[in-house]
Amino acid sequence: MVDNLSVPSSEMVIPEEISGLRMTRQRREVYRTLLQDRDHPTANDVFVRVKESLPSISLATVYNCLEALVQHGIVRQVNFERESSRFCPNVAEHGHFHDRSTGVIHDVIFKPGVNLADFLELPEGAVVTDIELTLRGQLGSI
Amino acid sequence: MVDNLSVPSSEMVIPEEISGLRMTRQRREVYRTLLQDRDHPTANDVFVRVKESLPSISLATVYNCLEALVQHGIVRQVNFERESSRFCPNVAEHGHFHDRSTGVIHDVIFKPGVNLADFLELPEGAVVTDIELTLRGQLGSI
DNA sequence: GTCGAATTTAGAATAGTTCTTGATATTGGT
DNA sequence: ACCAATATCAAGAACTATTCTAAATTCGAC
Repeated sequence: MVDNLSVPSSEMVIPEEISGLRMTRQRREVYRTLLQDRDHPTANDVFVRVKESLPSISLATVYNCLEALVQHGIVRQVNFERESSRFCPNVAEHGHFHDRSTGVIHDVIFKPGVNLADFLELPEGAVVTDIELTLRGQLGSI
Repeated sequence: MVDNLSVPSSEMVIPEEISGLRMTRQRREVYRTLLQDRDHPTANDVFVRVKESLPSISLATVYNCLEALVQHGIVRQVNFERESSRFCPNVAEHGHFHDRSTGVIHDVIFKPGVNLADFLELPEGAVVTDIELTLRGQLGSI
């Protein structure tokens, strides 16, 4: 996985191809944008940011690129309630804590060695392939 | 909480008021419908079912009733990816297992004594008020 | 360089949900 | 019981995020 959190956009090197997906200019810029500010932007947020380097990109292309990245397991699509989808370049298993007072979304990782399914009464024979966990609340005093 | 899982709709007794929400005829039928078949119906599913007893009800009213029930903590609204919201009369803390091959959604409860937040690296000072957990996969052999 | 396939673009279309407005029902005060 | 005030309902328009369509552009293999 490409991960150079503190490298400025223009210097960030993204290979020609990731997980079998050819990196076109648009896909590269969309992905670069996600890597750069890990604040879980919406498709429209990404659109606005990518336009700075590719002014002629269209919103439909941003949606196309995000879909391609998601389907190749390069990016994760995260949904909160019925809001716009948000996108996240962290594809490791993790959940999200949504701070209701600021709107900020924090990644939440499992403590080492924890297997979530061990704490659940799953239906007989259930094979879990995908976990989605969202916590909501506030940071700091109530 | 009103819970008479095996009682036919017409005999199910729902009080005049629940958690401060006046039970109008429409709200009562919407809630009765949810209690009757716990298959996580969408607003439109509920609309179709309620029309059997209240043929003149409108979809907007079903949305209004569901919203009122949700806001009074009588019903839970559950969102899966970007699909239509689904509604569930089980307001106890629980997650969902979504069987990808059949589309069926199963409630998943935490094993006794489990406190989910204990297994997570939460941000400093996080106060969790709400947990949403969705698992996806298949039942039976792969 | 040429050809076919993949990608991008712009705008139209779609689906779920919310909003608006006027009608209807319910409640509380007298 | 009557009336005014309030809450709820119905129907359809409006809205928003997303997907689709069709034409133009770009890409990669030959």
